[in-house]
Amino acid sequence: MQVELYDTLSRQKKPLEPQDNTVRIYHCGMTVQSRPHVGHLRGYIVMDALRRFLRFKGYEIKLVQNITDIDDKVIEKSAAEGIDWRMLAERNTDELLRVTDALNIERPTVMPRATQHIEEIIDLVSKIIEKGHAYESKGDVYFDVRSYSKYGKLSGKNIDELESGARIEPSENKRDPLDFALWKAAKQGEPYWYSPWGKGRPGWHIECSAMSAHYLGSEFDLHAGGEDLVFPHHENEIAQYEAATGNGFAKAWMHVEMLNLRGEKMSKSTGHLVVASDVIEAYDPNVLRMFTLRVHYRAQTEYTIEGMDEARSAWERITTFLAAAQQVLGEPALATEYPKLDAVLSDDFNTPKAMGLVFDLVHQGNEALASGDKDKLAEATVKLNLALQILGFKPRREEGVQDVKTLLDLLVRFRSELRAAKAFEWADKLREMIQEAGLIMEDTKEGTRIRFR
RNA sequence: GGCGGCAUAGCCAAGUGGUAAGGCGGCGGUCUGCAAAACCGCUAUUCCUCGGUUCAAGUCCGGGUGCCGCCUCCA
Repeated sequence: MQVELYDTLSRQKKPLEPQDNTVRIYHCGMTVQSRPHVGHLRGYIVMDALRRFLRFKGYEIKLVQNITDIDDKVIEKSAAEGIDWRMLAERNTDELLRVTDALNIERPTVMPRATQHIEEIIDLVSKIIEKGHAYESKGDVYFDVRSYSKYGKLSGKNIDELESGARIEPSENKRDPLDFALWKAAKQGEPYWYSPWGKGRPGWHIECSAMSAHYLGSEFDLHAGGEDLVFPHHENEIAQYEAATGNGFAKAWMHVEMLNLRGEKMSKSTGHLVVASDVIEAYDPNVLRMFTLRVHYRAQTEYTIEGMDEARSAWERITTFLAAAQQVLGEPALATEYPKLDAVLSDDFNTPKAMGLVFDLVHQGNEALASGDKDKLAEATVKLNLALQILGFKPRREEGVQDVKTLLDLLVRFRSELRAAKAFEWADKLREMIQEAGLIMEDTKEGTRIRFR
């Protein structure tokens, strides 16, 4: 099945057609001015699942995800804290990696930092100036928006309408208020790099054009990021790269919609957000993945405790089944194909439909379990395992529970004997105590079993 | 003001013009010493509203109403 994704630029679904077997993807990462929040995580989880799916489809994936470790806010916030800007950037980068690792999100193939690509950035800025699409002004360099006729093609904006929007940052250095900085002169005490225009630092959008070009070349397959980046960030990336080289930039654009909080978008500047670290402390990593993938990536959705609790219940339905199936079938096996899943994910990565299939399998498996049909059980289980793997779920059984298994078996035997002796009071007492430790004991026809919550 | 998106059960959420997936929750039943899990049944004659196209509309078109995003740093 041919994979198609909705492309923001052409405003339609577009087949993914890499030139060779490698899919080249640039995913806009964080500006590490502050701690990662759950809104960031939505995009990372979607990309992680997409990447696993494409790998399942037989592609190699080269995923470049930047860390923008220098910008105005990084400087401001580190100054406010009285620490070196590098320390702030590294601290937030570390936290991001800690959180994404915990969420079973694979690290990108390359995770380039803006400050490690100053040379490429300067080259690109120089080229834009040479082509007449940028100008220097008192140590700053600005992109000349009016010189580039295709400006606005991604976001569908019109320069003159933007102009009348009135909320544009004025600057005496700019020729036109819409022009944006490619390079910013360093003020006293600010970090700087040497450039043909004096001491300074890159503007916000240029690092992504430079790094994507450096690692992926022109016309790479997919450029992804949050919906809020469409304008101006991605619009500017296109303008910079295409104005400098005359080559096409990304072939397709994928934008993940916002995760809102109380009806509004999460935002670093207003503090209207939920910190990522808090969420992974409170919930199993699979729960956030469930919460994320049950909604299509192009639909806005709301972060709520109720939603997370609901996702937890849903996830428990899966793990409960897996534990029961394992008791009958032994160690889990994987199907090699699952055409229905392939079809729904190939159609603009419809993960909510995929979750529907997952729960259908759980239901079929439970039916088989109830009727004692071992073949049917195995069929559902192997497909389910494949689906979970493709979507990036990681049931806990893979985490070395083996070490305590003997001990658990002992407890199960103990309860069985108490029940056989009709010492129900003690049997229940044991179950309660076990539950306090976060484990659930259940009596079934096949005997008592124990599972993690 | 300009551009874009969305309105589907108590809640979350899919839905290619052909007769409303799935999850959570709730109710009834089966099983059980009790519980949990699971299974069986029920839980939207209808998809914000008004009009239109069509043999047929949640799906297409137009007018309302409401909500969200972007136009400023943002995933």
